[in-house]
Amino acid sequence: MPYGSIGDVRPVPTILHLDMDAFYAAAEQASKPSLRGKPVVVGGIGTRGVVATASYEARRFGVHSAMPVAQARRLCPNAAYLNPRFALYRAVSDQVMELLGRLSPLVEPLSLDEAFVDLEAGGVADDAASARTAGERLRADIKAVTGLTGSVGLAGSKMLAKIASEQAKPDGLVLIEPGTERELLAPMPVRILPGVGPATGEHLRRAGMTTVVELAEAGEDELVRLLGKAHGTSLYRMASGYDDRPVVSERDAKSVSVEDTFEVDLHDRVRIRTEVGRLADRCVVRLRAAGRSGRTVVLKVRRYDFSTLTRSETLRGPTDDPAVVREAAGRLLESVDTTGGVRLLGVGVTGLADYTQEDLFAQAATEKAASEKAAEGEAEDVGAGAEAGKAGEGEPYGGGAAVERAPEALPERRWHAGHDVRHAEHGAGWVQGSGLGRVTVRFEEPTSRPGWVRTFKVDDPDLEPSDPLPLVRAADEPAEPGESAGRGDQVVSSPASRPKSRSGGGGEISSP
DNA sequence: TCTGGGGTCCTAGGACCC
DNA sequence: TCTGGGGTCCTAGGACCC
Repeated sequence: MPYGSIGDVRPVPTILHLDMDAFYAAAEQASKPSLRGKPVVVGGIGTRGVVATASYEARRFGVHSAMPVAQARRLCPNAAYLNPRFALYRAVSDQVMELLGRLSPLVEPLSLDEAFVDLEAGGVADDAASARTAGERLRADIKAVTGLTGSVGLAGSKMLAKIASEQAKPDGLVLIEPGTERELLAPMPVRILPGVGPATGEHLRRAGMTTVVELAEAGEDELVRLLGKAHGTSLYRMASGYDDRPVVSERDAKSVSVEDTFEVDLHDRVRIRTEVGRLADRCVVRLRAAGRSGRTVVLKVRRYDFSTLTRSETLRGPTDDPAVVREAAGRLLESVDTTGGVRLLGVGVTGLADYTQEDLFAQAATEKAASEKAAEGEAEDVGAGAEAGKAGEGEPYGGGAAVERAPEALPERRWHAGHDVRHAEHGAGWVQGSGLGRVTVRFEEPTSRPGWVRTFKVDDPDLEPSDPLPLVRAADEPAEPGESAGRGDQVVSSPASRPKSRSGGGGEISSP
């Protein structure tokens, strides 16, 4: 430990926590000019979806993360509801992480939009003033490179840096001077401490503790008695302002899993079996992509009443063979009662080992089989199956190698709300909605003015899906004439000129 | 209101071994 | 034969986080 005894926090606020503001929703607003300044909700759009991120405009209506989308729609019917586009978020995240990497070799990503950075290890800060300077410059760089805002917390420990960034939101920076942390924490609700969720919060409330200072005063023994050894000791330390967890840059994944919630509960045992097989294949594709193999196969089943159970089986040795994982998952399914219906199925692999190369030919063969299976699965989903396909986005975005689909397996094209498209005549746009054989497209792009909407037949040959465009104009690209100031200002005015109206082809203009 | 998907860590009991 | 203790692995479930 670099400083004194265990339990000390660093005497200088050189641990930085970055949290991007309403990340997915902000990325969508940057990508779609007509949505800037308006409520945007990103999440599963199916009937069983939940909110991943709500823009600040939507939060004013009471919409928040993890809320069922159905409820969000009641609270904020006029918001734009979009499926997540992880390829876009990952691209932006990579840009942000690259900026963090310039500050220090010690960067610990927590998710696409959040990370800790040890500024001291990077040699860019050794006191409060230099840390603040580095934090402000980082925020400016993120804004310049991605067009998005992030909030920064600076403190002598991870916990406090994270609390600081929360207080800084949105678009701010908060630095907690070492020495002031206990005083700062004392009146805060217990829920701000990492590891205190709904259950622990309720547990503590029943024991008469609602603020951090009450936890510290209760003492370690009491908390251990209430919450168990690990949880109790860690909570006591956190509540007392002691947190010496280091920033760690690389951690190996310990498990890989995939799961699907179905729009409609599954009853048919054969169908359930088929889905488990598909999930096993998808899980193995991910496992192999990570260059790992695993020894324990886990089946997860959520029943109609939301009761959830897992069954696991440990193999004699690690595997990345789809047939082996499929069979193990199938065996595990035999021990599960599914009468009444199944709302979710999942397959995972734990006990990961580094991938061991066996027989190159066997590997190539099983890999091919797996991706063919995946392709079949995808094609079937697209069809208007009676049981309905996946909830939400389900399938991975462009990121992974798009599975080649046989031409004859190509049914009606499916247009995902919020996804980018290109039209031969009208250029770049995004799908605003589709249904009844029609698809509605708004023609605008990140660096344009808000655009207008047209509706096409879903099989219009001039329309094709496209990859997300960069959110920020490259430095050498000229600004669009007449465009005011930088990005970031929220353009709400109507465009000065409409695109030429095209008669025929169903290009009808409608209002936003 | 009706609850996603991807993870991590912890607990606890039973098996099994020494 | 009537009682042990510890360590590790496996399984299931639960809390929590983003």
